Amino acid sequence: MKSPPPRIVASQSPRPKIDDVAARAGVSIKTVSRVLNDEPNVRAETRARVKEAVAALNYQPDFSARSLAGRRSYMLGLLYDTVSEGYLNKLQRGILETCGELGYHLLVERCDNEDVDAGRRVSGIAARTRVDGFIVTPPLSDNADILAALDAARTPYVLVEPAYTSDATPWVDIDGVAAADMLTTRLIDLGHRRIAFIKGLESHGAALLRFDGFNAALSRAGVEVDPALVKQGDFTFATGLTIGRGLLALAERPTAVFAANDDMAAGVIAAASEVGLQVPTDLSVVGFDDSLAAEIVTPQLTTVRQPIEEMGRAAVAFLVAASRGRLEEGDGAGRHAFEIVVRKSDGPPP
Amino acid sequence: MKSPPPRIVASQSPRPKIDDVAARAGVSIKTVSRVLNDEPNVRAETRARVKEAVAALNYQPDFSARSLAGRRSYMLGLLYDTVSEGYLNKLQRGILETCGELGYHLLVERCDNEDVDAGRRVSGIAARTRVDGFIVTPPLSDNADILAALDAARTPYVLVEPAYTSDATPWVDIDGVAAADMLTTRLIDLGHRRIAFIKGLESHGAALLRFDGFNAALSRAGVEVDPALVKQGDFTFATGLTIGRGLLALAERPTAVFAANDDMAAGVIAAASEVGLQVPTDLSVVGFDDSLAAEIVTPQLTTVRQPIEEMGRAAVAFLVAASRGRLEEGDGAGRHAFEIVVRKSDGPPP
DNA sequence: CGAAGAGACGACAGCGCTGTCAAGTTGTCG
DNA sequence: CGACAACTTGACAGCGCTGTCGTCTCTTCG
Repeated sequence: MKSPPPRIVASQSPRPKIDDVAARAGVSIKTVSRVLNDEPNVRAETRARVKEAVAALNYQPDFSARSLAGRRSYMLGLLYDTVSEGYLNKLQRGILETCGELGYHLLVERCDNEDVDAGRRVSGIAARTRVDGFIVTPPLSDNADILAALDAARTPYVLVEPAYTSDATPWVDIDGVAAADMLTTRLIDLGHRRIAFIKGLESHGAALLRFDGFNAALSRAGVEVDPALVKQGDFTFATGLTIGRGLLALAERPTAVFAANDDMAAGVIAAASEVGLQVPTDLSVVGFDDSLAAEIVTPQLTTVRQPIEEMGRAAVAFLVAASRGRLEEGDGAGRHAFEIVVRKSDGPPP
Repeated sequence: MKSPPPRIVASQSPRPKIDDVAARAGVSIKTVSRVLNDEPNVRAETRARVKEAVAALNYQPDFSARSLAGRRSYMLGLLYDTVSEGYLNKLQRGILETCGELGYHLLVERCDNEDVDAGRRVSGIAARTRVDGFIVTPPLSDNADILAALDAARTPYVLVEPAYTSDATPWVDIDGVAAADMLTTRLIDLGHRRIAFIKGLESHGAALLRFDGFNAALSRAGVEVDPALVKQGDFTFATGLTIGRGLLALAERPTAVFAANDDMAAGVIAAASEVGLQVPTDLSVVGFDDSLAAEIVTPQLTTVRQPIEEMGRAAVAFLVAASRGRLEEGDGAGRHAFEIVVRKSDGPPP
């Protein structure tokens, strides 16, 4: 064991406050406040002097004082359920990046979608915490209790991939129906007719949309859906595996499987490998999300990529704009482009 | 497309403040404050009356006011680098769970370990934000600048898996050296002699410890390490794949590969499958972390499981105890038990 | 050149809590 | 039963900012 590197502890000078800056710049604290908040009506020369003082003292405004006195807390809340943890890394990364650029901080809160108290929890957080806005991920973005709590608290929020969008509610998403439709159509074009679908959680609206797209593509192509090939999963690798085994044990098994997310698709691939079926020669498998699992699995998964990071950034941009008075038309929230990522897990039916 | 479910918006009554509670309970606001903070010297009967009023009004203390006036903010900070995102989900889950139980909130902040300004960023966060403590994940937990900033800010913190531990600094970890040693020994016992090691990032102290354990086991067994079999990775699937290809193209290729984390191990498995080698028949592969990748990959990975969630909980418990005056001996922080998870990716050499 | 309007800036009052300290109340013990 | 200690409680002053509003200095234009 080596010894730890030396660590220098700077001697602590008391944290400067706005008064110190004001004194040094020879102005009132209110003027300092104006400069800090980019308010108008400060002479350029004065502004420069204040900025110099801020820099010299390395002054950092106190968030608690700010949010107590003012309306804004410079803090955003992220609400998520364990189910969307696959999402979480990317989304959080995007959010944090933009937060950093804009001087915001992120409060992360996990909510259980099944919890009857979820609404109350959220209103508690909103009330105590004074965040400037919430970013709500699926399936919470479809949870009526939570949305009601948010409305009641009059805190702005952005929904990530809600099942239903309306002009009244800002959101970010992709066209999940179109994406699933497109991927299904690809399978059909490859020649598949017996295509299974593994659904995500019922409560997860975005996953429902994927199923809608799947059905739309099939019916347009005049292919009938065999109910025996539609299964209910819960987004985990484990259910993908279990359901995959079931599907492959069928007398008339599917030639392709569309799973509502990549983890379940990976489970299907594992199931195939258990019974010695080759993917994609004997069975095509596609997923949704382009998560880490899609890359790691052998063969790599054909899937739908959502620009999750970008969506996170957009959500933050929107919320920040909203909290800074008026936002421009179409600023931030809205629909993003998806992409079908073709890899090695699908091909023509055997 | 279906129509959205109806949403009820409760009419908004102004948020109750401590004065309202005081008035209803017929006491001073200070007494309410005492009850809220579980301070002593309040008659049981008075306490009950206050609690009744709090419940009746659904009063929630304001965090900003609290942290401005008092010493505690009831907020913890989580510092992480993108590298540790594999970790992040589990750790964050554990942290959030305990935070919830204790009435704390979590501020998440991403730091780039390579950023020369990381120290300044952290002191900025500490200064502005008044968090009660920080949880620092690798590799930031080995970053001298950040630790210095934390010390200077006099904010308590807990390091997750630091390379060097000292009594002066609270930490949570597992015995990474012992874990790697044990897993390596398993490989040796299976009969392997040519064992490759894929290192993690240099800056990642915990990964260094894993390499130490690897070397310890080999030298104890009298097996010499072939330098050609030690490679530098960066924790990603991609490097695992690349390095795996290189290793397998060697004239005298290894019979086993130990990767410093699961993602890289998954890459090696993918490389093996490319050249038609069977794992574990032709090649054994083991990883570290028991991440999602370990389960998803075929064959499933033999790896080391860290109780990440539990470590997160312990970190929070420690920080909260620390901020509530004195903590008991050995409260929270410390060393946790690891576990070797034997799955299907290793076996005797060919 | 004077009146009106706009731009710059400061004084001051809180935001909603907690810490301090002093006052009032009850209990204890010789 | 009185003196003193221990427990309860409240008044009040901030914590470090921002919002409001008033004052004063420039412009601008008839």
